[in-house]
Amino acid sequence: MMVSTTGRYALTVMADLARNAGEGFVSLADIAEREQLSMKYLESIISVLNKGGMLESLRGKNGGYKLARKPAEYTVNEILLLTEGTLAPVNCIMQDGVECEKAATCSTLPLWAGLDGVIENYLSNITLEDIITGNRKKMLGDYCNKCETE
Amino acid sequence: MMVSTTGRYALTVMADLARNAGEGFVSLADIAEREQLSMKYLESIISVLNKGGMLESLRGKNGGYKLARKPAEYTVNEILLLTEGTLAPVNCIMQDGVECEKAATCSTLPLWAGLDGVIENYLSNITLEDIITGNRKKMLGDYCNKCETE
DNA sequence: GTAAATCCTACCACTCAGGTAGGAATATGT
DNA sequence: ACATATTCCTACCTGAGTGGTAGGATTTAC
Repeated sequence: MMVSTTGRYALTVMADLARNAGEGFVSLADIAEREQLSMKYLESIISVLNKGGMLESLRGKNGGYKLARKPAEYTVNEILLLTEGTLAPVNCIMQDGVECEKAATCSTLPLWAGLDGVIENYLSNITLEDIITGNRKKMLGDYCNKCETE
Repeated sequence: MMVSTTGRYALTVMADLARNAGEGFVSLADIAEREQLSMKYLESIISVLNKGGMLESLRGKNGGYKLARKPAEYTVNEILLLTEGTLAPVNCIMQDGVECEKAATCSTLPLWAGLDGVIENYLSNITLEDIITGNRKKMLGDYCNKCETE
């Protein structure tokens, strides 16, 4: 599994905040209730999103979180990258400037690099806005059997 | 990480067998030596490939393995699928006909399904032959900065 | 001043990746 | 017949990471 529960929940939280924007701050308790997820666990996830500058937060009564930008200005790629650390499909791809010692002669490396590129390209092209408006054509593309008839 | 060492080594072994085809059976000791990998560990991996019908094997002296088909007739997707079990980027995608209970209302599911489709499409289009001939244009596509000048 | 909320630190059970170890079965060449 | 080279099979082990839980300190609104 390339994207763990952490990344999936992070996206769910961001989508929930996007859907419920414009009404001041949204409490984590409300999000957990709506999405039917453990609030305690979401706490640790939203902390990462907050420290990463994706949210604004307010402590105390009537406090909570809200998006720092408009939904269309968040790509799925950056949200997942922040919470997952990396989205590389294999651990032999160059990270932080360090590459595998066999890189120069490895015949399979171009495959992994190409796969990494395909994934990043897909995730960078989809925004939070696409998620909450249910842009199936953009998300599912050729694999969507409903997109043609709609 | 979506593809573990097992899947990567499996592909490496298949590529090694493809490169050294036509000379009867190739022993695992030779493969491990050439690829600089633990023979004992490769043993468990090649066993899966063999049982999956991808190889022919011969026990005893001068025994070893060879490809059951031509390199161009193996897609990377089927090799990885066999050794990894699944290539789904998240564990909330339908597997074995069972889908997540929130599937009907989940706004992020189309994203994961789309990502899964993009990955499968890429990996199904690349064969073992592409790997051993170093078809960079096919593997790296738009992400290849050398492909244009070559 | 109290209730509601974020923030922070620590802990924990379970699974899986990435191997290692040792030997049994089988085929070849002499 | 026998030694050797090989696949095949079962069992085990260690460390890291996933997916949480627990408890309290701090801050803010009413």
